[in-house]
Amino acid sequence: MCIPITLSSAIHATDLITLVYTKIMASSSEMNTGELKKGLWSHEEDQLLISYINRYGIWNWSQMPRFAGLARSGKSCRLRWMNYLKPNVKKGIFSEEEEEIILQSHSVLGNRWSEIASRLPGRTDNDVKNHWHAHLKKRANHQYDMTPKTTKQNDDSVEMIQHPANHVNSNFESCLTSYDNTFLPSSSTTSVYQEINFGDDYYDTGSPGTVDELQCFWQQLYSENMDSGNNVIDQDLLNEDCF
DNA sequence: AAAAGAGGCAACCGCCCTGTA
DNA sequence: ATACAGGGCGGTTGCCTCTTT
Repeated sequence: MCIPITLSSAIHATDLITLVYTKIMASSSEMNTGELKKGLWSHEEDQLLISYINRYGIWNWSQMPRFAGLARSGKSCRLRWMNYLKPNVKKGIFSEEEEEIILQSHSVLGNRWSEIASRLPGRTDNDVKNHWHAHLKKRANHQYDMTPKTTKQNDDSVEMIQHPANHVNSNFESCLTSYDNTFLPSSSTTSVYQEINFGDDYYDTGSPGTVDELQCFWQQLYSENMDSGNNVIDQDLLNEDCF
């Protein structure tokens, strides 16, 4: 979302909040006309989404972007959150054990990536899918029968591959305490994580139903950034005439 | 040093499923 | 029973980076 804002050198915080809020609300009509941004997410967009979910939780993906000041589709926000921004999303190199789980699971489940990913703590279906196409597909040709079992398997056959997976999962769990810090996203969003204390529950904590609540959201977001010395709101966001 | 090709990854698209009115 | 909206999933695309020539 690009919202032209002209800054004077002596703008007050309260004026800035009001200005940002006004711009956001004014831009909502633009969002409603379908002019949604696509492509890579900026640091600012990430921060807006994280801050909003941290405050209000996930209540409605299709409505959230408008309240959060994002010119993105709900699906885009959901994808970004699920695959990248959500805490405990594991980035980095796949271990041998993880690759083994993927290979074994795929030999039974086929391309059911979400099901395969559920056996790998912290990994997303998108990650698993990408890793499969990039690294494991060729290996699987040699190692396993490549006839995909795309239809639903009976519980017994699924259970057979759950044993090795669960065994490895238990090993993962023993490492999770350090994993939380070790596998933070490698991009610029890492700093955002370090600044925000997420609660255990991100869901259904309520929507900002009133203008006052939404104004409060922006005010607190502004305050957090100023307190942490981030200054994202008044510099990165507002400079270059782009919010 | 520059161009071309390959690989990896983030994100979009469209379909499907589920819940609700 | 039906229509609709929201969310989930898998396939695919396109961009960026790295490697090779």
